[in-house]
Amino acid sequence: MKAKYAEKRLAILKAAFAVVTERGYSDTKVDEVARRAGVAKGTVYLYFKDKPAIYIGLVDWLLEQALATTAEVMARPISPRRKLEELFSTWASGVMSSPGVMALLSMENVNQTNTVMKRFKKHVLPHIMEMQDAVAGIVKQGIEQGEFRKVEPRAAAMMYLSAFRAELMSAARSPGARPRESVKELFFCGILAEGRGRRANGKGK
Amino acid sequence: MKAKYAEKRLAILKAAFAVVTERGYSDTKVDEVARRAGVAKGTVYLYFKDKPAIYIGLVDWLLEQALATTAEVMARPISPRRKLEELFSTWASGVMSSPGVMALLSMENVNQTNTVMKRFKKHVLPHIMEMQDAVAGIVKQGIEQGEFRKVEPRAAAMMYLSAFRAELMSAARSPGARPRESVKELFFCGILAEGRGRRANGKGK
Amino acid sequence: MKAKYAEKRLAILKAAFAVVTERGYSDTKVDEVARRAGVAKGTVYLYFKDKPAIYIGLVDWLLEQALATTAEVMARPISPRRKLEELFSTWASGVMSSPGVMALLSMENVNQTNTVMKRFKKHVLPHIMEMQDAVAGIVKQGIEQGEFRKVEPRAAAMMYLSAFRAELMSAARSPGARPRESVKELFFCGILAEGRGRRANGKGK
Amino acid sequence: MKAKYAEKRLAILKAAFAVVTERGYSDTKVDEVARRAGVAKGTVYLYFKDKPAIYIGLVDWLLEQALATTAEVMARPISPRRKLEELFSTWASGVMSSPGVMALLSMENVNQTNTVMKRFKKHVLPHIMEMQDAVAGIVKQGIEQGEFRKVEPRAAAMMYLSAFRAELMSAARSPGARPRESVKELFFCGILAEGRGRRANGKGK
DNA sequence: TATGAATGAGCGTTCATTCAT
DNA sequence: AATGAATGAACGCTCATTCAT
Repeated sequence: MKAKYAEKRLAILKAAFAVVTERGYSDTKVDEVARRAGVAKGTVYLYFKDKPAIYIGLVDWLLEQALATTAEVMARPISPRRKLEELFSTWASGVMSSPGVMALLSMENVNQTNTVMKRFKKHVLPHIMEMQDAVAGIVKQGIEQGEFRKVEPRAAAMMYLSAFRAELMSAARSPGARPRESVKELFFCGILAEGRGRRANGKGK
Repeated sequence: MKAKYAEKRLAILKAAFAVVTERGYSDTKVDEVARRAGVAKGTVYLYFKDKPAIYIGLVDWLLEQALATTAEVMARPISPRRKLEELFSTWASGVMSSPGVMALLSMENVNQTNTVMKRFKKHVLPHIMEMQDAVAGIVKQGIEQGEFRKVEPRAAAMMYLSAFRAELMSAARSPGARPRESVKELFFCGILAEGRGRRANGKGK
Repeated sequence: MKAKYAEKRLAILKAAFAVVTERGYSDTKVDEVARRAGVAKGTVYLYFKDKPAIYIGLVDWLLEQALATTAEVMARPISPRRKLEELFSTWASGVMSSPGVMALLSMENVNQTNTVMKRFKKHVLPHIMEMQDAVAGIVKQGIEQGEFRKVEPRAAAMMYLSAFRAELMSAARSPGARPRESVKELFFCGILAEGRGRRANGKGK
Repeated sequence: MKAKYAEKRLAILKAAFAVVTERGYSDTKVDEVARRAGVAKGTVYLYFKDKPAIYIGLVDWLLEQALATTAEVMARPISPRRKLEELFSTWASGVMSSPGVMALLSMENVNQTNTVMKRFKKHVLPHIMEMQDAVAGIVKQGIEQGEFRKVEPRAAAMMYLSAFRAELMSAARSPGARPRESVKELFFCGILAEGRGRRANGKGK
């Protein structure tokens, strides 16, 4: 049955997730992934053609989940702002919150000009873009509805993602601390005091 | 002459910088660093005790420059906001702008539970914190002077650094594009439209 | 089959034996051991965790054989003197006779303060002591039975081992010569002429 | 002045002696020898063409001293037996008693078929032979004078050297213990009890 | 399909030796 | 003569990948 295949593949992916977030990509040994997945080393190669393929599979899997979450939140009948807020907390409480996931999703976790890297870029970047597009879509919606200022949606999306990242990192730094709202709030309101030159950059009307 | 030592060390550091930003830490071969620095492999080990030491030396060097820049900007007789703006563009036009520097400074570039990682953490994190502190200091100043809202300085600093990072990454994505102001502006003003719930999170008065 | 494991391990051990007796420990390259054993370099590391472990395995193996021989001879219903004689010739015709074995068993073959050396000492010395104890046991028996003088058993054992060593070395020096009995005989009778001060050192009655 | 040359050469030799007996030949770094001798690394190469040459020089130096001692003792107007006894204790109280010297003089300390080893053999063996010859000479004298039995002088010499070696090793094993006479005595008298088959091997008349 | 023993290219590091000063 | 910075060949060990079972 096909289900068996998907099941074992998932087991390997989960094991890989654990090891990669613990040790980072290059310190991850296929050996250990296999052991933790409860399969033999050779078996891993029946499901993934090589080590980079495991990484790509991992990122795909993670982004799939994140995108599903995103789609679900986007469909809710709430204001764009609430959507972004929901997204933020949903992500933060899901898989994405494991220490090391952000690193995993950062292109920087792996190498750069490498031949291997090219494959990463080809597979992963489009997915990252998809997420950015989703967020940008919400922003655009917010602008149209007058809830947001007329900002560049893609830049705002990137800022949003970065803010999320910053949040996670600070959480990782001081574990146990309850999720602070301040970062999210900063994203919405900026740091300038009322009347103190908002619009000053000439971007606003 | 003693200058000779520092000179050669710098040459190695520069070579290492090039290779690491190109390929990432683990794909950096000491061999190649040596070749690019125009010295023999063994020579590298006269200046750095091992490979991690090269990386640490690299980060130290980079952060030293960034901190120097920061100190210089902080001393200028301009408003906190202008300081942050200046910092943003000064960094962006300096060493920090090489594609890969942010990655290099990200803890994620290297591994995690590793013994080696411990050394990284011990040497690099304090320096990162120093930069964050510097930014947080400016934010605090801005708050005291009434230019900024009463936000948590450290969170704002992290947000600022993340915004910078986002900016660089988007710049890396679409090279050639002139530095966009949008991200910076978003940092200052947030995305909410006037009167639309700024303070909504209850953080404000 | 489990036998396969032991078989291959033995093949590596035999190859290591050949190389180490030929070149000495530090000039033994794991590469060459592997080649001679007919396996790949990496395979050696499946059977021995590192190079010192190969050496220790080698000594263990050799001493095991020697101790087995010793036990067998000790069990024979012959006089202590005959036991020592038998031991001498049995060893001399067995594995122990390869040029270089004595060297291999000499602590001196390897280094001294080294961390590695500590492992050697921990593993090998006890075994050497075991052999010395076995010989000392025979000597004690001989003393009790009145066949030997009242000498210190451990000193005699050390002397015996040294004599054996001397024999092997002289044999190595002039290969092809049939085993000379003279060294063995010297061990039993000493060099003093009859009546010429045997006991003179005051040790005898 | 030429004296300066010999002086510095000696300093290097002494440093080498210390390091080699401490760490063994292969763990001896030319660097450390130079440092301990108080000269620069390059200087060592002005006095010795390469590392093996240092070792050979070391052995030459040591054997020279031992041979001088030997000659001196041989010239004394005492019985052959006394000569051997004196030699034993003179050596034991001189340079030869450093832990590790015996190892140093053992061919086994270094490698075997190696090209380097050939040089060792060529230089050192003759010297070892010289010492053996000296001892054999004393033995022969003893036989002629009726003090010793009619044994093979070279075999006896080898036995003598081995006994000395055994003594030193046991001394090294249990440091602090006063030199035991037992080994020496065993050499002279053997272990057989009176009337119990001395001559039994048919070597005697 | 699954296994895990075997492989061997590849890398970090050491250290004897050289040579410009 | 003396120095010590520079060299680079050499080696121990790792680990992604393969393949006979």
